This record gives sequence, structure tokens and C-alpha cells, in this order.
Amino acid sequence: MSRITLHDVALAAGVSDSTVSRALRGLDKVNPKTRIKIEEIARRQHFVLSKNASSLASGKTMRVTILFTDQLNTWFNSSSMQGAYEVLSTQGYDLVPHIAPSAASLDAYLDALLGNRNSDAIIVVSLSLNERQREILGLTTMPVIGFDSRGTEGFDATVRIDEDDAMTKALTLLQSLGHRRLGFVSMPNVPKLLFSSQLRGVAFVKVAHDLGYADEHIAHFNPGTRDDFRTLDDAASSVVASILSSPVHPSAICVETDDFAVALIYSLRRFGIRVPQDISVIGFDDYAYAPLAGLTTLHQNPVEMSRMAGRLTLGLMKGEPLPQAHVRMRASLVLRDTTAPYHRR
Amino acid sequence: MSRITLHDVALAAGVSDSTVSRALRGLDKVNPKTRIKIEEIARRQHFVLSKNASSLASGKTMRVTILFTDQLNTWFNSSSMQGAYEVLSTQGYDLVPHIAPSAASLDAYLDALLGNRNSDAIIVVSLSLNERQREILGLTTMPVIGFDSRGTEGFDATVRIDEDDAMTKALTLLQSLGHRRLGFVSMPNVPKLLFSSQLRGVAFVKVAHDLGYADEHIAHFNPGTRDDFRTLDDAASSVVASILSSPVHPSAICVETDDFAVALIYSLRRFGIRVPQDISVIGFDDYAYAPLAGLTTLHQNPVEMSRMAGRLTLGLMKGEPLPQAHVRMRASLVLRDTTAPYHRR
DNA sequence: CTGTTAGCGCATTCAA
DNA sequence: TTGAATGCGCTAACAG
Repeated sequence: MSRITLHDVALAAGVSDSTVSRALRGLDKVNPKTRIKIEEIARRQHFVLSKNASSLASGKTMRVTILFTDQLNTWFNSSSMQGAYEVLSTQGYDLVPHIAPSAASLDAYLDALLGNRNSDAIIVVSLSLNERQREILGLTTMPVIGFDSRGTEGFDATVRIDEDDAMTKALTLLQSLGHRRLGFVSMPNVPKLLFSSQLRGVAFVKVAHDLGYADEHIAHFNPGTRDDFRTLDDAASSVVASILSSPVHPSAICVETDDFAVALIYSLRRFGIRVPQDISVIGFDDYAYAPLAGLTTLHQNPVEMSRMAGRLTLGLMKGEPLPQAHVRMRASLVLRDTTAPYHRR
Repeated sequence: MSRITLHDVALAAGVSDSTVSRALRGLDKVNPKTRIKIEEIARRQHFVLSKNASSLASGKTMRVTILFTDQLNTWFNSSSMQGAYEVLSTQGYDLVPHIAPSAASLDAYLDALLGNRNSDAIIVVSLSLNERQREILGLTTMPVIGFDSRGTEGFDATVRIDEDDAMTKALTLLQSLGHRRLGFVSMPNVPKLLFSSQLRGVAFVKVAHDLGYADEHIAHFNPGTRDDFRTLDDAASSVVASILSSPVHPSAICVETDDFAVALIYSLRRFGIRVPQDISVIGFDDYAYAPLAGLTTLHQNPVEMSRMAGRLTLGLMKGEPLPQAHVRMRASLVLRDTTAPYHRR
């Protein structure tokens, strides 16, 4: 069966195409009676406006791109989609995921974006832009929303966690538990890509200083590049080795993400280090496994956050002035079983 | 800046629009030299074909809808997107998620789909269609692919788990461990929606019979509707009560999903029932938490499966005859810590 | 291998 | 409140 068009509906209703178009889009200035008649006929014929044709004619695509550098099936990424979907779908927008797994493919994608009318806005997840990329996006009129971004630069709006606040909560806890020597463990990184979670390490150092920790009582463990390890567990083993041989001898560590924290705890225990008796561990995210793993962590709610991002996106697309374009959300500290008071070993 | 069009590129290259179109789509019958020239200019001008305009002109939308009844941020659903994305994106297709959370909204969506040219195919996840819905989809020329569907009816292709095979593995294990009385626990269901995982209970009964278990040694626990419980944990508590008061006294149970199995184990332990000493538990899925929870389970790989679904979708859209339209994948049994030999309490 | 001609299905002027 | 005319940016015959 060939497609039913707006024109067919118009013929059946005995009105013009324009009237059908207006009626079906819910515009005013349509006689209530003719509107009802048109809607009735459209329903009977299973007629739906073609998004493509509408887009072409109106210049609005009714689509929002959500850009990842990673797989869609991670806790954080899938939650990002869910929240944004919830908000955008109510206004008829499609949410279209795209993955740019490397710096090069990101460049290519952004280049293309410039001349592109395939979406009305783009939400960039967990990733920040270098100068060249910002420059490119600056040339677009399309709103660019940073979600879980490192900063606000280059974005028309951002939603992200307040790392300083979060780290203050974590370190205040550790200090009150009597820990005098602290460590921070970074994730293995992806070459040339900048992730917001990397700011957690920066915040850690800053807050530790603020709380009176001297440099020689702070250690920062950096496993290097993701390419260096087959799995997260391998990276964790490598970090455990660094921790054990560190002159700082931390009795408590904060980890960039829960994902890596859990791997780390496994690795620590495999080496005979007890958690939390020998070393306390605080994660970041409160991802789905954290309760099961009994992980003390900084809780964030990415679905809630991405709803906010969706709302900002909507506002930007409507051209509304945003009351607050750059939103920081606060993480809350969740106490579970991987933190304990310090005691000498 | 106003949009650059194909025509602009044509002018700059001194050729006609059609030539640019052909060159940029990688069609043959374009002089290599002019192709290179066109590509060069397109790149310089950041030109990208408008998917909307292409769609309108060609009748192909280059978009595939993936339909869920549930949130995008579940282990299974997000994995489904990932696999399909991997395959479809290589051919330039966008993957557009849609959620129809209730039977009514599913009906509405399918109705709309009929007259709709907003996607070239639809992948329906974890859900089967009733007669009316199948009828509606039968009127479409669009390929309809069932992923994790209950059966093949109404679908042009399907990818799903072989439940009988999986349950045979699970029950054979339990039998060899000496368990004489078995139970199956269903998930709380969503009213009026049919899920493939419900077939696991059917397979359980069938296989139990095949293995010589009498009816009075088999119990099926059904917590009822999802609406009846605030949380999965509440539903689990309710099931634990049923298990403890069941005349069958099962010493081993299979659970429809890992998700619910983990909740159940927590609940069992809260009631003082030891797992696996007092009761063995086998889950289904091997979802991300299963290793952490030490859950013995039937392993499936939804990313791999959805890649397969993506390939079938591609074939169907090209109009190729599929060597095998209905694919069943086998689950494998993963032994962990929630199963043990039977011993009298 | 390339150019010409006609739409694809709608939204948007402008009139009426 | 409605209709007629025009074009969004591209692809698809068909010639050449």
C-alpha cells in the first residue's frame, strides 16, 4: 500500500492541504468542527505527518542528537538517554544516539555537524571539547548542551556535578574517621579525550589542601591509558601495586568512578588487603552495583540530571532565555561498608 | 549562516547537482577525478547531505526505530540498542528509540506506524504482539523485527533465546545435584503485555516433566502484577512467603530474570533461609551484577544478539532473502555460588 | 560518465 | 478561518 498523504486527508475532508496541516499540528485558527472532522479522518486512515517532509518544509528536524564517546549500554550513558528521552519525547522530539569512539571520529563528526541540518540540537555527554572543536561548534546555530561536561566553555548550557562539593563531603568524612594519608585513583583514560570525571582528581587535591593535608600525605594514582590494559581488572591490579609501594601509604582512597572502585576492591582483597579494615574506599556515582558491592560512594542521579539537560535543550531550541544555563547538581555521600575509622595496622 | 546545499557544492565544482549527489553517496559511474574534486569541496565547506531531503526524495528514511516497553537504562534494553547501533550505524542508519510503556500506548504507536514513513524498519524488543497488533503491522511494508520476542508470529525476522534448551541445562544441573522438588519464580508482569521471558516458566514445566519430575514436585510462583508492588524487593518478599508455605517445599528454584533472582536471594537471606545451603537459586540473563552477586545463571549476550538483529534488519531493508529469518541463540549455564548439592535440612 | 526534468510531502507565505 | 502558490534539499528517471 502506498503512503497516505496529507493531501488524501484533505480530499476526504473536502478542505485544503493547508487546513489539514494546521489542524493536525494543533494550531489555532481552525474551526473546531473542521478540526474534529479532519482528526477523525486522519485517525481512520492511520495518517501521520511525515517527519521528513515537515522538517524539510519547516527547517526544524524535530530531532536531537545525543553524542557519546562510549557504549550506549553503560549505566551512565543509558541513564542519560532515558532522562533526555523522557523530556524530549513529550514535545515530539526524537532522540538519536551517536557514538564517536575516538578523538578523530569526534572531530569528523563535529565537522559534519556544521553543515548539517539533521538535528535541532546536540547533547554532548561526559566529554569536553578542545579549542578546535569549540571553534567548530561556535559556527553552528544549533544549541550545544554539555551533559556531565568538564566546564561550560563552548556550550550553550551544561548540567554537571559539583565536584568540589562532592569531594569536600568525601574528604571530610575520611578526616573525621581519622585518616591522615589519602589517595586518589583515576580511571584509565582514553587518549586525547577530556572527561568531566577527571576533574574529580583535581577537586580531590584542592579539597585535601583546604582540609589541611600536606602534599606528602596525598597520593594520586594514575593507571595511564585504557589501551595499556586488557581489562579494568588489569588496570586495578596495576593500581594496587602502586598503592602498596607508595611512600604515602594511604589508609583511605577515593576513586574516580564506582566502576573502577569495585574492580579495585576486588583486586585489593585478592592481594590480602582488607577493605575497609586496612584501607577505606569511597567511589563516585552510586551506580547500580554500588549497593550490592556495599560501596560507600558519592551518589548522583543521571536520569534526573539528564531530564534537566532535556529541559534546557527544549528551552534553547525554543529560543527562550534560560534562567540558568549552567546547572551544577550536588552529589550526596552514601555510607556503606567500604569505609571505617582509621586504625594502625 | 544559512545552510550550504548540494547546489552550492555543484556550483563550486562546476558540475550538476546530480553529479554531486552521486559522488557524495559513493555511487559508481562518477569520474574518479570529479569525485575527488567534489569530495574536496564538500569537506572544505563542511557540507553534509540532509537526511530529511534525501529521505523525502528517495522514500528511504535511513532510520530504524527500536521499540521498548520499558526504560532505556536497563541492562537488557541498553545492550539491545548498543548491538543494533553497531551494525546499523555502519550503513548510515540512525537508530531511534521509542518507549511505549503500556498496552494502550503500544496500540497507539502501532496505529500511527501504519501510515508513517518515519523509519525504514522497526525492531520490537522483549515483547510480543497480540492479534490486533499483528494485523496492523501486517498492513505495513516496513520490516518488523522481533528481538527477544515470544514467538515468530507477526515478525519478518526474530532473534531470541532457546528457552527449552536453556531450561534443560538448568534443570539437568539441579537434578544431578540431587534436587527432587523444584520451583519456578516469575517476574511481576505488566498488565496486557506479553514478554518473551514468560516463556521461561513454560519451558521450565515442560522440561521438568521431560526429566521425570511429577506435578506435585513442581511449583510455579507468580507474584502477579507489577502494579501490586512498590518495588521489586516487595514482590520478592511476597514470593518468599509463598515459597516457604508451599506444599512442594522446593529445594531449588529457577527465576525468570537475574534481576528478580538477586532480589529474591536478598529476601530469602533476610528471612534466615541460606542460599545455597537451604535452597539453590538459578537466574536467567547473566546480567551485569550476576558475577558480583555470585549468581548461578543462564548466560545470554544481548549485545551479540542485537547485532544479529541489526544484520537481519539490514537484510530485510535491502530486500534480500534471509538465509534464516528466525534465529534462536543458546544460553549457557554459568556456575557460581547460589547452587549446591541437595541435602536434607 | 553527466545533465535535465520532476517531483517527494509538507509548512509557509500571502490573499481572500 | 481558509485556500493557492511556492519552495525546503535532495533523488530518480531519462536523455545525452
